[in-house]
Amino acid sequence: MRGMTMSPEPQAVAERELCGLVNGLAQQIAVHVRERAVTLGLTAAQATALREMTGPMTMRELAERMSCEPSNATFIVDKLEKQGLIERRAHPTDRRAKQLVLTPEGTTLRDRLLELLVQDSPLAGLNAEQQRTLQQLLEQAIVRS
Amino acid sequence: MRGMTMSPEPQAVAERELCGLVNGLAQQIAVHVRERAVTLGLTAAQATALREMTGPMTMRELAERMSCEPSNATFIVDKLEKQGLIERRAHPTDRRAKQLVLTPEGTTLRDRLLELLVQDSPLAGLNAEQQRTLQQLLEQAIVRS
DNA sequence: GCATCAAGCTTGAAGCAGTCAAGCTTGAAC
DNA sequence: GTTCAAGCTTGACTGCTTCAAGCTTGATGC
Repeated sequence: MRGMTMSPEPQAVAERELCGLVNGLAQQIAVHVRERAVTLGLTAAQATALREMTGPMTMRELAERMSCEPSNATFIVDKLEKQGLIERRAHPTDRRAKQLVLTPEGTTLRDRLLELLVQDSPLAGLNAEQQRTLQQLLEQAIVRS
Repeated sequence: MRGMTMSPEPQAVAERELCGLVNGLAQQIAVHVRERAVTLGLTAAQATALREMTGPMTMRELAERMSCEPSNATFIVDKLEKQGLIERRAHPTDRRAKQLVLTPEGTTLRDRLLELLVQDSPLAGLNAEQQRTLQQLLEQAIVRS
């Protein structure tokens, strides 16, 4: 089909472009996150950690949510703890584990962060229905692998 | 409108989740790129640079394509040059600028890299039509900002 | 022509992110 | 109770990234 073309497979090219787009959007989001984080005195990684702190959890749990090594989580949480945003408590049932809890300041800052992240989001160019479509596609792509 | 709900605005929540999905997919792509790059003796950043080298260009141009500082591009290109994959030539018309050119080895490696990147892509879970839809949505989102 | 300013690139210093191996404490299993 | 695994931390190390400073060269204005 399509005759003797010497160009690379069109489907492969399309997929590569698509990867580029996903990366581009992800980068925009990353920049967006970093800019907002900086206004709160946070780095991007710290903001991510804060965002994932939906409630008390262990170091391991946080590391998994951030998809990084536990040692890396230690590094990030150290910073947050020094800023008085998070606290390492004894785990109620497992004395090996730490239970991470946001301080009142941490909770306040997290709320402000979440607010900021929504403002001028790179996804604001899509209407609600488009966002839903995008969500479905992304979920399908992610589930597979 | 919408009555006195005390939960955060549902639209904001949806957008946040969507951001998370985009990030998730981007992370998967990043892992994918890194794994493939390593098999060729490259780091992820080096692979990105190689991928963006669609033809001769200046340092500044490459930096923009990689959306990083020129000094960072210098750092990456140094590595690629040491591996004999890229060459800094005198720019034909501007003696301040360098013209980056892939060596034959660099061209070969770039081709292999692009091949590898397509194999088992995280986007393989979507069919052609879904990929096209996704592309359109991403383009719209990116153009805006 | 000459002075001034901007553009392109590089350098060095610094910080953050991330991984890995090693070690400690504690829980679980046999 | 011994052994092994889980949870976390530490230290060493690498790579990425940014910033300020500096150099060369092009462009602009006088």
